Amino acid sequence: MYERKTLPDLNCGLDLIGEILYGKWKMRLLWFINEGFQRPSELQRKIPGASRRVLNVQLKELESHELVGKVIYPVVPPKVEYYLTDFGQSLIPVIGAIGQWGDAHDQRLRTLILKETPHTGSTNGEKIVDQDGHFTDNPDRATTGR
Amino acid sequence: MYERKTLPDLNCGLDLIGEILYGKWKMRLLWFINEGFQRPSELQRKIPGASRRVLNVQLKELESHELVGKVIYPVVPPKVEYYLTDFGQSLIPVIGAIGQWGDAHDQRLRTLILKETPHTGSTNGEKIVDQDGHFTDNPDRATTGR
DNA sequence: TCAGATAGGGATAAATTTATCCCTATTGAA
DNA sequence: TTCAATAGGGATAAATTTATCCCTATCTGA
Repeated sequence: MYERKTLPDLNCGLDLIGEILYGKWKMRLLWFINEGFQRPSELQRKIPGASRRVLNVQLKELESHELVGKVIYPVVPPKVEYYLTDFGQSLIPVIGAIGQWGDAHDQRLRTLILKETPHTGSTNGEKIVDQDGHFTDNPDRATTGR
Repeated sequence: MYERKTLPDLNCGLDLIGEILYGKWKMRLLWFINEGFQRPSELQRKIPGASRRVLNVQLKELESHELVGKVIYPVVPPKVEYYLTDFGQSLIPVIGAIGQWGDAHDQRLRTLILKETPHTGSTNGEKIVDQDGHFTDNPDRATTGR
């Protein structure tokens, strides 16, 4: 297992939550478990983009951070079920809000992300202002007040 | 600049928002800009844990994702001010919710994260259940109904 | 008897993100 | 005249996260 070499920053709430939620699939795992997909194999089917391995690893981290719990049925073939702890439950509304924002801006985000093509060297719409407060780079305003 | 070698997953809102908010300091940058710390040097002072370089890089990404805009004053010494676009503004409540959750669970999170010491090999409180539904690993219940 | 489902983890490579160091430029203050 | 402040970016190293591959075990069904 990987052992961290630097100490985490723990200044504010954002740092803290980052420590437990930073991980490509963690929010999705919590979300799906909450929706009732509790067995590892079900989760893997819901998240085909992730390898079996990573999901195991991230589930384990969620468990060690007490966001999820795990019930092991000693049967064969093996059966395991994850569930959200109360602590994990309390995160669902937050994850909901995040996902909602993403969904609400789906089209725009998709475009922005895919536009990640090699730059043409143009400025991204930065505004340059002279001493008089006139914008040099923004057509709408540059023609105003002249 | 780094060029990505794999295509991003863009399935759900969580993927989408991840693409623009994943980055150790991005939420903090947005938050502080919203609070009125708009110049790079001010932001650097607010986030001493981050190097000057990363902040520049992440600000640039936020800009290319249209969450922040930038005004360049052609003076010397240089002066630059970032501001939130409407798009960026709309993220503030979400970031607020995230930070709030982190703050609300400050003590517990801090403990959990710091407890990241080399494992003793013990299970993390997993429950093992036999065919009759009895818990083998949980003292509270193991003595119940016997 | 062999493939597939189930759950999990080790070893290692590849991808990605952050950190470090150094360089450019200009003005005002010590 | 030298230093600090201001903003930004290249090159490269280090840290961290994900992906790949392979192995263990057992029961069911073809």
